[in-house]
Amino acid sequence: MQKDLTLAEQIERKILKYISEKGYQLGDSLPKENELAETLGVSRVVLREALSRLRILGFIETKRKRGTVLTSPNIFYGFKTILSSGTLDKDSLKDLYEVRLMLEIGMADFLFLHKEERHLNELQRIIEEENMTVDSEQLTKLDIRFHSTLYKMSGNKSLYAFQNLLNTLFATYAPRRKDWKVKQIISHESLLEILKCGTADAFRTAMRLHLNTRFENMGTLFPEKAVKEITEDEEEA
Amino acid sequence: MQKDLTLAEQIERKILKYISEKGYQLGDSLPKENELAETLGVSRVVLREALSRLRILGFIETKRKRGTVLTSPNIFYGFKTILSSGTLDKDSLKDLYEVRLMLEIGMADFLFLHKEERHLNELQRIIEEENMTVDSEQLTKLDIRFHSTLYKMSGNKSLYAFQNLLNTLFATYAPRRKDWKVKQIISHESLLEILKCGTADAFRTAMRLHLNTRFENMGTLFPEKAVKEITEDEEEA
DNA sequence: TTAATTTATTTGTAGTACATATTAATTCGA
DNA sequence: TCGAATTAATATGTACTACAAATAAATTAA
Repeated sequence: MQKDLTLAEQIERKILKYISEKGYQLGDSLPKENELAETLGVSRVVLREALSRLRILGFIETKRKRGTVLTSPNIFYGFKTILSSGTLDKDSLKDLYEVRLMLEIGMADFLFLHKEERHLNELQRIIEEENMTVDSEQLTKLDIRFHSTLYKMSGNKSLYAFQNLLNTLFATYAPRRKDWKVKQIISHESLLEILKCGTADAFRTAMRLHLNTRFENMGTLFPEKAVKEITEDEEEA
Repeated sequence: MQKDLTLAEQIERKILKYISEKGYQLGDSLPKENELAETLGVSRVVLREALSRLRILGFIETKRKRGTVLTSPNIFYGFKTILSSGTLDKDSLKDLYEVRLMLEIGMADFLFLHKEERHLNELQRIIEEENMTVDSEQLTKLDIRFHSTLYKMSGNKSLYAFQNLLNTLFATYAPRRKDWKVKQIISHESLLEILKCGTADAFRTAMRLHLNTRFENMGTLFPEKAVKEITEDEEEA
């Protein structure tokens, strides 16, 4: 079953198995390193390497003397390290950019499902601020805030966390054209209006038009993407 | 700037910095562990722990004698470990389930942008197989294949990888109702028809209806989600 | 020239020792 | 007796050393 995994990788999985078998709950403390190493039959070095791997994924936190405690694995914990490393290739960047567009269009139903007065008010405030400024940089910030509020409004915490990461990413990687605001077909006002008394279906269409410049600029932002064939992923147990 | 990061974590970032500063490319080999440890001024243990963290994120691969080589950081590398660990909490699961629905609805434009004859043929074949069987399990498999093909069709490799992960996840966590096939408003045939000679907008609406049972069943699949307030994330540099 | 064998090198693993931080216990003073 | 300060105990963090295992490179044999 196990191919050529390094011992630390095997132990990493053993620990996860050990945790679920022993019925450890969030917040519980694992045995101390020496004990756990002995229990699993490896040296402390290997155990610590395995623990380190679990730590970067957000499974555990360790503190001196206090030991290793189980934490809620934030899905995007490791993600963050990758994004902020600046080593992401062009293709992956474009992929993420596309994913964001898909999400903003696809989230419509959840916006209508979870919308609350305070969200609508927040959006209204942002729009008012937009109408009061002509500064391009300021407008960009407000635009980000508007869309960020939508993500929050979706009621999906993971999605919101994801969006926050992408924001910082694309702020540096995909700067906007200067005329982005002018060329917009559907304004933030229109979107808000639909949110107030429209349907999810109407919102999707409107959002698609609102993001039209993004769709059009993609070719220049991410030129000549190598259109490699997607091959079937071999599933792993 | 650095809070209370462990040395290995600091070194992890130092290595990333080192890589980008030295202009290392994908496939290049890093200096051997002893050298790198000395260069960065830490023991080999710490260096190896840092390398291990980078390895789980898919930044590097190491082989005996050959050394450490830079690889393309697969965004969902660590993700996979988390998902397959079975320790994901209910909220995160629901979040991911929702995200998948959003993506399938939001991907319409990219389907039309990248659709090719072979994709349409593949979909056609699946539909024909569906029409030839009544076995519930078989139908579920074909359904997964149909949607999986759509992801492939989107031309977004990262998205396709993501979807593969979610498939294995929800196969165990969110089993289907027995009558899912009967209650479907829009069939795969209809979706394919729209893909052939319809518009992205029409496809979105159709897909939303096609997924209607999924939307409706969400309440039973993920009961009484703790509707915790989404708090502002403090951005980190 | 090619195949087989040996050598050298680099990662993988183990053990030990000590530094450091933090909790727990103990002492001292009011 | 209570509370603050000090001390002790303990678990993680880091370093160093040694050796095992794998494999690329060099050497030898056919």
